[in-house]
Amino acid sequence: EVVLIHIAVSCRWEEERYPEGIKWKFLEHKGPVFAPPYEPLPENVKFYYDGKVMKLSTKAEEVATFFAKMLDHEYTTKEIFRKNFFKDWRKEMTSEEKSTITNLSKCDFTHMSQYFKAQTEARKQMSKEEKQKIKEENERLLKEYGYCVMDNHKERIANFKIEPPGLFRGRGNHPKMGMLKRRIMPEDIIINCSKDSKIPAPPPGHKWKEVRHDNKVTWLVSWTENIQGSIKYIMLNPSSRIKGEKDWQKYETARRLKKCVDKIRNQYREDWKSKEMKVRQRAVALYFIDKLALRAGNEKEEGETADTVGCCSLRVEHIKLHPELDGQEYVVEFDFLGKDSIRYYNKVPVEKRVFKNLQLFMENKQPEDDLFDRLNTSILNKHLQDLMEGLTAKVFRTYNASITLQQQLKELTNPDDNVAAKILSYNRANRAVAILCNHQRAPPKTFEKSMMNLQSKIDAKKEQLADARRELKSAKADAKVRRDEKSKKTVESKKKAVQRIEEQLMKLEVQATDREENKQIALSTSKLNYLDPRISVAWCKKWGIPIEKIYNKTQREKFAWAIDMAEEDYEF
DNA sequence: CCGGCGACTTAGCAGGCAACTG
DNA sequence: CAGTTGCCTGCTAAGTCGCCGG
Repeated sequence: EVVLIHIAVSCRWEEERYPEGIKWKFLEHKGPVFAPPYEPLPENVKFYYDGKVMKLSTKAEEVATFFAKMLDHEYTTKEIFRKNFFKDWRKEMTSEEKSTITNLSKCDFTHMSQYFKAQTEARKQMSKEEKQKIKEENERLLKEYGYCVMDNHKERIANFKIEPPGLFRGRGNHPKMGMLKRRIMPEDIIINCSKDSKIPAPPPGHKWKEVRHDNKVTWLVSWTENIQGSIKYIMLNPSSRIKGEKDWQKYETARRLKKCVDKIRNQYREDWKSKEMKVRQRAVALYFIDKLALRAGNEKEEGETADTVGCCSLRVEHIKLHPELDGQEYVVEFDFLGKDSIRYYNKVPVEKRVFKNLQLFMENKQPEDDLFDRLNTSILNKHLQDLMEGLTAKVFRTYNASITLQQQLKELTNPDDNVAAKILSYNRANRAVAILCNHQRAPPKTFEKSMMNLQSKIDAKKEQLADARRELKSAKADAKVRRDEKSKKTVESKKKAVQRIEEQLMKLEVQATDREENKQIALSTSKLNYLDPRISVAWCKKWGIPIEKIYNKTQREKFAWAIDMAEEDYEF
């Protein structure tokens, strides 16, 4: 693999190289912070069953409070949520409770719910001093547990707090919503650190499940979660060397794809004609992944997760073929739920050969059948590996996102614009990528209102501008008559006032446009995960835009490597 | 080739908090 | 200086992909 070596001196991103697979030589940390223990409700907070007060055992009460805290949420009304919750709740009950509490609808959590609302309210009303005290306690925790030493560096840990118990929600229509996410104990925890480090001590009276010294992985702590049975990890912050290097590598792989993408495109176009159905399916799927930035689409276990798909797992029911639509030929209409149950809806004109292939793949199939029945992500990725070392399906998303940003920035940046307008151009370029990657968000709850506020500000500013212009005009007239220094000065200051207001108005209008266009688009995901930060750094340098306008503090920390490296002439 | 597991990246959302405004 | 707003951070779910054993 070709690694570009940056010339600057002692840059930490390329300090040391490790032998294949070795991630560190020394690792020391303090272990995780556990969720605070359950505090039983005060005596006066009651739970009612079938209209009668009932005192719950501590364990049953704790789980009941999880439900009570969610009472205002729509999902406590969902059948699956209620069913799963009730089943798991009953497991925590004493046999006596179990025989009494047989119907969730007869459970009255409203008093408990009110109590928690009052608590939240009280927390808001806390004095400055009390709030300060909590803040200091959090800082102390961060200082003690939030950092580790990996090789020669003190590094920030991403998530050093263990997830507290609660009710699982999941995204979209998740079959396990409402299940009890159990409390994680030290006995569930595997500690990973180096042999010669100070090994973290478990809480008094407890033991770790295991302490291991595996320097082929990057995690510090792991445990198995009880909803899906998957492993959760405590790992380092994105600002760390280990994450930064990996991130850099990712973009370097995408840049290698840039060099051979034309060849790959020609190849899959050829493959559309293959006599082997598997090859044709692979080629059409790759075309979608490349053109539409779809995810690979691994198979999922039915009934274990929400029904979502990616490219390889698309079903016949997810696309519609239109030989002609709105004056365009060979249009494919996509409608499916992707990652996080975010809807992907798109009407795309495709090449005739793709269209004909799709018709072929759909022949004699039911709506719920796989579109690409001869294909999966493993087959696809093996093929991609043959085309380029390190190439997988997701690299196309990175590549297309980054190249789109670079192109869009070139196209949209107007050298004569002021900083605010240039930033609007940047956001528009970023937005083009977010749309490509289908990064959506729920419109902010206060969107309409805040838009109206902004509009009235703009209107007010316009009037102010008109006034200022009138004043300037009369000052000018005045100066013509008087011809003295004082009135000349007045004209100058009025001119400046007009200019200032014009700028303010322009800024507001830019802001309004930006916000409107951003209503349902999330920019941060692409910014954080798909856009080679060196493109943005170079753009800032080229146009004299302060990097703070593009990246906030966290983002600057994550992309420190790029801010270090990239010059204004950087090309992705 | 298949299924399951492990490690890691990518994802949207809620709530808190700092900055702005009136 | 209080109230509001909008951004940021933390949280944790949900993907991708490689590997292993059968």
